[in-house]
Amino acid sequence: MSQTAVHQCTHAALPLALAGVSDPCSHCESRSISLCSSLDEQGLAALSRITAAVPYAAKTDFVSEGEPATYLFNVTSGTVKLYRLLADGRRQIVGFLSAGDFIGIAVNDRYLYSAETVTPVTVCRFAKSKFKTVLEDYPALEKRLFLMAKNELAAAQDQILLLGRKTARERIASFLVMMDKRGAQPKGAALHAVHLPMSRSDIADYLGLTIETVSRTFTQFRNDGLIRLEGISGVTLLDPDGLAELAEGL
Amino acid sequence: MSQTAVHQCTHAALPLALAGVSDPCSHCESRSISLCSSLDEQGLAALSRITAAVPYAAKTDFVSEGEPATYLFNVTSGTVKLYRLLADGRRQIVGFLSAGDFIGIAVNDRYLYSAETVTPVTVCRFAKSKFKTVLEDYPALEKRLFLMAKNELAAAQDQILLLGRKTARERIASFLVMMDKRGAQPKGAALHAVHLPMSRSDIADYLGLTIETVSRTFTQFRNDGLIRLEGISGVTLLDPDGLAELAEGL
DNA sequence: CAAAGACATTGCGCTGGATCAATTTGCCAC
DNA sequence: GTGGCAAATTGATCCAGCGCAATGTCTTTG
Repeated sequence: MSQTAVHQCTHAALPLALAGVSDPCSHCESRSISLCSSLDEQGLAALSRITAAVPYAAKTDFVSEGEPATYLFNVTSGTVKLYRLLADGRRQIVGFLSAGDFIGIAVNDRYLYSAETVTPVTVCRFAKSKFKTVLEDYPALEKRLFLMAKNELAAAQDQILLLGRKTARERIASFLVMMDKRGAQPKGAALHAVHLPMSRSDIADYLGLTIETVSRTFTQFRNDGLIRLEGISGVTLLDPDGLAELAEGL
Repeated sequence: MSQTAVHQCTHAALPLALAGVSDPCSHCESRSISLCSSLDEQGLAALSRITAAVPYAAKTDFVSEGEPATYLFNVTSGTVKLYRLLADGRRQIVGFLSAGDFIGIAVNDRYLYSAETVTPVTVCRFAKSKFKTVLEDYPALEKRLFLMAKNELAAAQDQILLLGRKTARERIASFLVMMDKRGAQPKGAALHAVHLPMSRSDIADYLGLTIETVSRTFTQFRNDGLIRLEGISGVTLLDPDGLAELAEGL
């Protein structure tokens, strides 16, 4: 199953790889926010040489929990969800990734989670074996990976607090505030229009709730004047501060 | 408040520091399982020079979430709990630590969580500023820290799955299996006697449940013949495999 | 060894969120 | 447009785990 996924990657990669783009990295839009920001021109070129830019369609599984971590990925556009499953199919989404985020922190050389695209996505893919040789020459890269792992750990602990001790309202409020920060408008632009690329089911599986509770809580927030729902994937936070307080349990 | 805690550390450290133990590290019992295992004799000596072995009584708070991370700690004996609080006092324990575990992975140089001893504990304490200089000379140390962060991340994601999607029975089963593995007898010794140094309240706050549900589930497991309760902090797993299956949702 | 306090267990009623079941809405393909 | 499907919303009921209160057990201390 995951083999299939890997094969898909390979095929999908060919068109771009053969297109002969000499150095896709140097004009990469997510360069400044990804792990590449820790590299100088020379390092970037080294990484560029082992990189394949791969596009995936929406809803494509491309990493499977427990499989050998042969590839590492850097998301350059789109949204990805990471999830783990219980034997009977219960699903827990452990994170949503977007441009600049990294996939591939492994234990015992095996992926910790499965990954599936939410929207169409492009990733930079490295073979782990080759990546390791680049790592040796550029210790700043490893420092950067460590930093990313620490941030991921901090996010995981926020999530643990949320799942262990917050109510449904507090969870949804936390989620909206998080998504708002993520897509942050430059300054404190008073317009908190948030885009939610993922389905209600994904939100539910991320927050440890059911689809119905997510939906009901959204309408509750709407009736409370906290948000405005714009179509299916748009939300405007009418009272960001109130939501932030709710999120902290105040 | 946390300042007080830091001051307590300092005072508590004095007796040992002044005792003139020349090199406590070389005969340290947790040396082989802690981050020290990544150091040679010379590195160990360097670390030893900046180390203070500090004993804490049970129920001592010694790290506070959000405070500047001035010290790093290495647990050498006893059990520590790490936790985060919500504004109204709701508490979520994010992990239990024992000998060999490390405290101090920080983001923006601030602790991610508070730490309190469960039992009497001894830690090795380093000033972060000094630790950094040792880190520069011994890159293996940083690799080891990275490895520990990755393991912590894997544990955090197990916890996320547990809190988001497991029932009370499954959570308690997971907890018992985890504690059994942790205090693992050498071989597959059929005697699964597990010691639980923490209170029911700590277990509840770790598993996202209430004290009552923890207690009720223990008695349920006893009635189901899955465990035997020996006093207040002893449990024998009568059916470790059955519990492991329950933990996975089978 | 008795008294007191802290912690654990048990009983019982309640409720937040789950579950089951219709609608309703939005999105394409034609 | 319109027919058809997937996703979201809404309604009605249920129940796992919570909250409170009473009781029981262990530990500490004088």
